[in-house]
Amino acid sequence: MAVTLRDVALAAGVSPATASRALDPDASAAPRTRDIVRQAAEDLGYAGNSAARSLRTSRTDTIGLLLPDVRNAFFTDLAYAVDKAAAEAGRTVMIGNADEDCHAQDRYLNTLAKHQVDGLLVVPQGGASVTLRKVVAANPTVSIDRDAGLGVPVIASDSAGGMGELVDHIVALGHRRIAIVAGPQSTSTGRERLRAVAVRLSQHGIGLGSEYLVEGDFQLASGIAAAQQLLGLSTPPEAIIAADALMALGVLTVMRRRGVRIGEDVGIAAVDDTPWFEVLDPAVTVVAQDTAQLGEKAVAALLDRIAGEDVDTTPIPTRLVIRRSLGETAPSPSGESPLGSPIDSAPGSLGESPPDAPTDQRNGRATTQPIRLRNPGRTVGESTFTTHNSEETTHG
Amino acid sequence: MAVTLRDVALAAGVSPATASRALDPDASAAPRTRDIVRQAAEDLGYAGNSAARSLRTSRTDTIGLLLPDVRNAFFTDLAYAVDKAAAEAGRTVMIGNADEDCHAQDRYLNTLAKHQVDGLLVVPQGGASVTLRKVVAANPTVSIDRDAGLGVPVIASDSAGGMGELVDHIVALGHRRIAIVAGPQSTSTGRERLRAVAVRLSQHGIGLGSEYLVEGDFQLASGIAAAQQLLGLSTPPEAIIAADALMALGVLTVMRRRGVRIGEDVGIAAVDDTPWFEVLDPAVTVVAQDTAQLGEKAVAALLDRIAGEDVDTTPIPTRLVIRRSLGETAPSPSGESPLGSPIDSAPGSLGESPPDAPTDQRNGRATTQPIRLRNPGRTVGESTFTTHNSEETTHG
DNA sequence: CTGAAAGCGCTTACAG
DNA sequence: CTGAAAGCGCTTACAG
Repeated sequence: MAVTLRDVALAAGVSPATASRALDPDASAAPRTRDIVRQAAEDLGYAGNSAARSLRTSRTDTIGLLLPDVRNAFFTDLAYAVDKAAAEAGRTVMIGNADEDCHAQDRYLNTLAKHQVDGLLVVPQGGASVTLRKVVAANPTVSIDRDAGLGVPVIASDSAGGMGELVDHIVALGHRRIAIVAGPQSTSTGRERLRAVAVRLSQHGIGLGSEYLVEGDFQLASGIAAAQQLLGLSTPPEAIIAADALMALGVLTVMRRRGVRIGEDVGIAAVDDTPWFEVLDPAVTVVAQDTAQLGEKAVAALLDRIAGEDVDTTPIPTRLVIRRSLGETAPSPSGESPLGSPIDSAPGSLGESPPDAPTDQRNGRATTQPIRLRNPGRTVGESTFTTHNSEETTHG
Repeated sequence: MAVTLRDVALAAGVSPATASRALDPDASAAPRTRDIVRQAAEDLGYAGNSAARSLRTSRTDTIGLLLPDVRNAFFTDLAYAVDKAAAEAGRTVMIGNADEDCHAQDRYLNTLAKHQVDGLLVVPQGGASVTLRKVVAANPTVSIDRDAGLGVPVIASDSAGGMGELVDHIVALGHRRIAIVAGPQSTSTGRERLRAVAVRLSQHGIGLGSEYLVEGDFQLASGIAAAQQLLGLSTPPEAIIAADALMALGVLTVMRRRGVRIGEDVGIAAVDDTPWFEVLDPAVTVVAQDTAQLGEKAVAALLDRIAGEDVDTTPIPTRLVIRRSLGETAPSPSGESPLGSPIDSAPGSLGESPPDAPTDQRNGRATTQPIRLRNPGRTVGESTFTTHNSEETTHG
């Protein structure tokens, strides 16, 4: 059916062994032979058979990426970054969706194992299941975002630092009754973010009452349920921190339906940024994770791991993007952030082109230059990665 | 290294052939033998080697899904649906991201070809490239959403119908100066949606001036550029239709920055729904596609195609979700849609549980019952699939 | 630089 | 019901 190496060899008048070498840039072959074989391969439309190849070499040049929820933009951004970094390293990524379900996770893990991926990138959910442990033991693995106690390197953001900054900011704004819609305590990020908030709060002499702590599951519905609970309290919080964007969306949904004025009646802040947060009125203050760097570092770490080298697991700094959802004062309705200079005048990757730079539409591929952000929010923190929004603008 | 069938056979005291049969539910083996072999496989942690298996059988039980942009929620929802349907059919999905780049698309197509996927699901971009044609010729393929003239079945929404309904609605609202941020005219959806709008407009005796037509590329930046252009016109449009959610987001971003009041100064509507549209104030009126059905049908079609059967390519109805971004009047700020009955009282899948149904958080998996939607917007059209929002709520 | 040969792990007619 | 054998397509020591 499909064209085999044998066919190519026959057409080129050489042995399959020579054809194989001629097609392998790292093998030795006479330049002349190389040309002939390549031509034959081209002519016949030879694609190769990766099953045969990997059966022989026990390598697949494929890495598996196990995600808890493909519909969560944070993971999608991560997948994007991983895919990009992997492609640059000549690896293909197989994305698996656990659908926030341990069963589905195990199922996918098994497929990946069968497929002999060279390595595994996992954002584990729940504890370390038996299947997870088994597969991890058999494959070079790096964990991203979450630490499930697998004994593998973990590439993650410095959640604690980010949450600390956020709490400082909220307290500085004068809020005292602060609630958190936490992530599932079965995840390290869920635990870590909650812990960091509680600790920093107590450093400010503020307690975290049990009625102000609701555990969600990082998905939309749990944010809705949590907001209903918090907003129904006889003394509702002044500010709500949501441990991810989806739960924040749930909270926002309830606020809107109940006519609660965001930033006035109750403030809200979230972990993870999305372009949507900037379009809301008021725009939502967030602790942004650097998904691009997370993805790059994870791939690099896995490659190191496969090569048997040490990996760098320094946490990646987050970035506090201050907008107006916590009642931050603003000089003008459509104006700039009152707290910092607009990005137009900031050093760095933006502000090169005029705000009205048109989109070049040939071939459906935009080559738009970066556009100045009039209301980007102020940035606090060490990192200098571009905002989600400017990134979208730049890469779009 | 890894456990092979041979190891299992040895441990079970049978031949590899028998071991293979014992592990295959469809092969014949003595019940006793079956048990022993299964036990041995279990004990040794036998996973199988899919490379060897597919080399032998020339099947991989894998299907490839080629997406133009993993960061576009529409495609992500589609991927989710495809993955789910494929899993139910015992297939694993390899997701490839073309990153809106024909080069990346070709690269991925080649990997998929090498990996001997059983079939291909593609959302093509640009024209039918040589590589695309080649790979499509060599593999059972079904196109989703877009028709690139590949001569393969296309599973898509009835865009034209949806756009027609939307235009009727906009015109009924009294708008006459109507602009469109169209998708790239290199895609069938881009062309189709534009054409449907123009045609229906002209049926209402309304022309589509060239200054009111901007071509985007389905990505965020092009929506920003388009809005800058449209809003800078001496006579700006009364209503803007964006051909997808990302471009709508771009338009909304510019509106917000310029202080343009949505639905009052200028109305906006989009194709594709996302939970974010409902949280915006005013919530955005959309033509929603049924990604769940799109995914299911596509997988079914591919399976049929692989089996050599005929496939059903009836377009899937879209659904007009009327909210308030076009200046639809509303009786109360947080209230129900004025145009129809609230979903609470509508027949169908919603309204079973009390609005405050709590989230069950054991194991990080929410089991929340559907929550009544107070502001779901009225639904027009034939289809009865659940809204994006209620879906999230239900599945969350 | 090139060819003949072995073998990766599996499945499946072919006998029995 | 079971085993011995062949072979899927490729790569790579081993000779030459």
